[in-house]
Amino acid sequence: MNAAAAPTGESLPPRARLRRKRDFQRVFQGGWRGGTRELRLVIRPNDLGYPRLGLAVGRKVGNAVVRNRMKRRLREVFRRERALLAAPVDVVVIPQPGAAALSFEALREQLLRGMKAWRPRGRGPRENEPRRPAPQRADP
RNA sequence: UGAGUGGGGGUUGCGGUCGCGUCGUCGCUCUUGCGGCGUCGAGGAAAGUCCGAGCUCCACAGGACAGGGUGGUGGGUAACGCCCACCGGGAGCGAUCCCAGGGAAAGUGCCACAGAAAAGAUACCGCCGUGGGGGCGACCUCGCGGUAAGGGUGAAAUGGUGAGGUAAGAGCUCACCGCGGGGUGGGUGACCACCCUGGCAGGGUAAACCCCACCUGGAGGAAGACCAAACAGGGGCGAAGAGGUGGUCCGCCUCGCGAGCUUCGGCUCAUGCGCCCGGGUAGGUCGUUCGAGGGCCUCGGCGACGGGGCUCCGAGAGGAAUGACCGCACCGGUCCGUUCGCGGUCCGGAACAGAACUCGGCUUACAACCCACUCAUCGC
Repeated sequence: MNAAAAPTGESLPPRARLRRKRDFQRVFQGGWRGGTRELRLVIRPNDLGYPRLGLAVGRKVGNAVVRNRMKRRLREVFRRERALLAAPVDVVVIPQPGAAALSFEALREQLLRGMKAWRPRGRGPRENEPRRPAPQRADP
């Protein structure tokens, strides 16, 4: 597995996203479930060396415009805060019907809270947490 | 000022930080990719998926029927169930709006409630004539006949109004209107105007069946075309050899040359190897964005639209790119102060809604603001 592809800084979510059905199924099978009332999370460690984000926004959240905005905002939060939660996990975010009313700040707060809640639980990702893939491309 | 109709409009402008996608280009890697710079990056409905086309695959001798669709006329268009103009009918003081607007003298069905009767008028009340009975009488009552003028019911009652006529009535007769037939003139046509003629046929309903005229293969972009790993498996052929070393040949080294039967000619079975053929899956490429395209000018046309010229390239994603934040203007609102000029504070910049092959329409949804016309009221 080429950990060399680990994204750095605040850039490129494209590869840091779950896109295929297989990936989603892998997370849903045996993933840790948690989150808040508006944002349900399913988390499962991966062996890529960097975290990935998956979005599952159902029709009950709102119409297409609302769903698109939800996905964009969640991606934005994930992109900005990835440095803080650099543990190599796949996380699927499932907004609930009430989530459309949340502001960007509220979304950010809830997503971070939900992901922090995962760590204390065993499965021992804690020890390799500080490794944070040394940015090979440290800006000159 | 208020109301109505129609149309325009579509999350303000400039700048910055981080981030995403397309295309171009340069550099690194030189295979996916990474980085720099530049460029472009949601809508008028992108929506509903209701019509019409392009395009793709499938089917297809010809004809007829069934099924489906359309329904005043003439134009426009690639085409349409769309658009324009006109005709006819209806609503309104008006601007203007509405019409599924062929056929009910081809047949069938249906017409609730009310009503005597909802379609072969079998007359409920009434009216008129006449016969019988009762009563002094006014009149009452029973029967026969005439009568669609009147009452009442209904969305609708067997043409309307008036006059003559009659026992009472009736297109029974007459005038006008309506209707049917014929003619003349105008119009490409729907149709219109006028004249002659017939006493007059006949309820409504065809988004009920139906009849008539015209149109009409099916499925769709997940259509469809191509490339194709690993793995499993199919068919065919081949030789006893295959691999390594090596520039090549020789040489050398390693592995293999199976099992059963046998009349020693071979036959059968199995495994492995090499080559070839064809099919499938993951995945990928194309389809996929330059088109019946947009803008401006000009000519023809009442108009829809068409001809000509110049000019522009304006999204191409793939669980699906437009986001987050900041500053300054501007606009709206709240509160505070005010020397009524304004200053400050906080909040907001919105409705409906997100391209998914592409066009032409229709329908539905929609905030602020703007324009045109009309009506009502008040003022001049």
